[in-house]
Amino acid sequence: MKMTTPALNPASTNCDDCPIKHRAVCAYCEKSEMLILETMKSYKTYSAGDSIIFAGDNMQFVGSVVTGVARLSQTMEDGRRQMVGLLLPSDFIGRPGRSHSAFDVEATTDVTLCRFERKPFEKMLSDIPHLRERMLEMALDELDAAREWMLLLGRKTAREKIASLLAIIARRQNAVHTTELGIDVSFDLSLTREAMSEYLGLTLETVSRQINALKKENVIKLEKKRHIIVNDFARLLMETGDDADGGYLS
Amino acid sequence: MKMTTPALNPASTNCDDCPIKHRAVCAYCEKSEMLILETMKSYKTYSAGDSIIFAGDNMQFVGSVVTGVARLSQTMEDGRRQMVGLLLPSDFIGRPGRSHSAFDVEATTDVTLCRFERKPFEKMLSDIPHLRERMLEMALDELDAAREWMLLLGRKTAREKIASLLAIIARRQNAVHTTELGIDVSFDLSLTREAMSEYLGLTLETVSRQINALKKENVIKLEKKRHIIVNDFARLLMETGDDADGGYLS
DNA sequence: CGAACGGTTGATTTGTATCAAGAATCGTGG
DNA sequence: CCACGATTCTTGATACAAATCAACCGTTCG
Repeated sequence: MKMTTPALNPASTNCDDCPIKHRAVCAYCEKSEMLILETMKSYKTYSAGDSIIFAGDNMQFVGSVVTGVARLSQTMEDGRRQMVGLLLPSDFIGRPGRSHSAFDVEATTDVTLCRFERKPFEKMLSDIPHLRERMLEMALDELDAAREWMLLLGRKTAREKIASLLAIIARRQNAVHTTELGIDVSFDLSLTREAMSEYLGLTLETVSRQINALKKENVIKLEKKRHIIVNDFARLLMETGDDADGGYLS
Repeated sequence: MKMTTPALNPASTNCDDCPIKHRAVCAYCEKSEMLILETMKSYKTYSAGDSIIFAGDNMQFVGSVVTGVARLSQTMEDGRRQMVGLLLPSDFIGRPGRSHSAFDVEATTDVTLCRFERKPFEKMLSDIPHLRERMLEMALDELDAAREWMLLLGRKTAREKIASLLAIIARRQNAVHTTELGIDVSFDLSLTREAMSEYLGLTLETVSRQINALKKENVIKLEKKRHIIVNDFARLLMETGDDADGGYLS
């Protein structure tokens, strides 16, 4: 079971063909509403490593991740960094009602955004109930995810943190919750060891050691450092420290 | 500068007199909308230590904290616990659109809630735009707060965590951001050492040691263990590890 | 080719957890 | 009002997981 992120055809700017139309902020919009959004949107791509927004910046736009992976992070004066969100396709960037960003946003892989000017988008948000409805739902989902991450950061061991990260990426990239146990799962880890350490509140050395420990214990295999093959998904879930199956399998 | 949480007069069920009317989920509602909500609400009080909701429970109601302090937390199978939210007056409890709670909610002090049956409330949410608007705003604010907490949990030292908690409670209970430097600030810490440790991702022993270290260094004074007097607020802010003034003073 | 980057591995240090004992405080009932 | 048992808090000794410091390897790319 392997899935690659489909490349966005730059010629196609038709929302009907959009790979994230069922999950993005516009998911509940009707045809007529989509037509309005369609006139306002514009695509922009960023190369891996590019900064999309700096903390404190004035934010002129908001938008959705269409393809690629971005990250939301926070930096302390002395350089300590904590990633506070991993932005995958359909995730929303920017905060309506606020002109400056509280966080840095960077492209982890090449990223394509579907962008809207912030002011007009805020107007749409009050004009189109379906948009606000989906926006609220997404915000509440992200809040739940952030709170789960707080448990990870505050209470889990390094081993549990790594296993949790791998399980979450596997799930989000592969829709693992629909697969049976025993099927082998593989995915591209689009994060460097350093990026993982920033997400997990660890050092990159600890990340490296734990990943190699999981490899030695035959829970996972590595291919070219960034591609993970999970030999034993049930075991990986055990290693997360979450109860039983973490709710993903049942 | 000292402030006590005003006690809710149980006889007063009039929204006009509500101490949280300017910040709660109903804050943007007009008179006519308030009248509808008024017919649906009911107050309920919980004693300190009571459980308000268990994780996994079916949630029949949602509501706002009117007085007191509650906490939102998550527990692992082996008993490790992480608080993921501190609920102060005006904060919202429950998630519209979801029937079961992902977290435990407990009363830390005596708590009064203004409750609504979940189903009718969800109907109101779609009927009253002002309600949905405020709800979205509150969710986004909480998301920002959760992400700041992730930085604390993932990257801050024990000392910085304690200083950050004290600064945040001082700010939320006393509106410290409007006071001048040098004025002494005092407040009741409505959390036990154990509750603090659950919030900060530490053990209670470490919390105790750090608080007493701050006392020995004359940053704070203690009165009866739970009442904090801040001798040097600027110093406390320095100890949080946040840049300069954390944006609270300027 | 050599520099830059990402990753691994080892030796050592250190901050916090853990284990343990006792002191202070609170609540309750006699 | 005092005595008690139960919490809550403090303090000390020790253990340990992860950070830090350091060296080195493999790729990639100009």
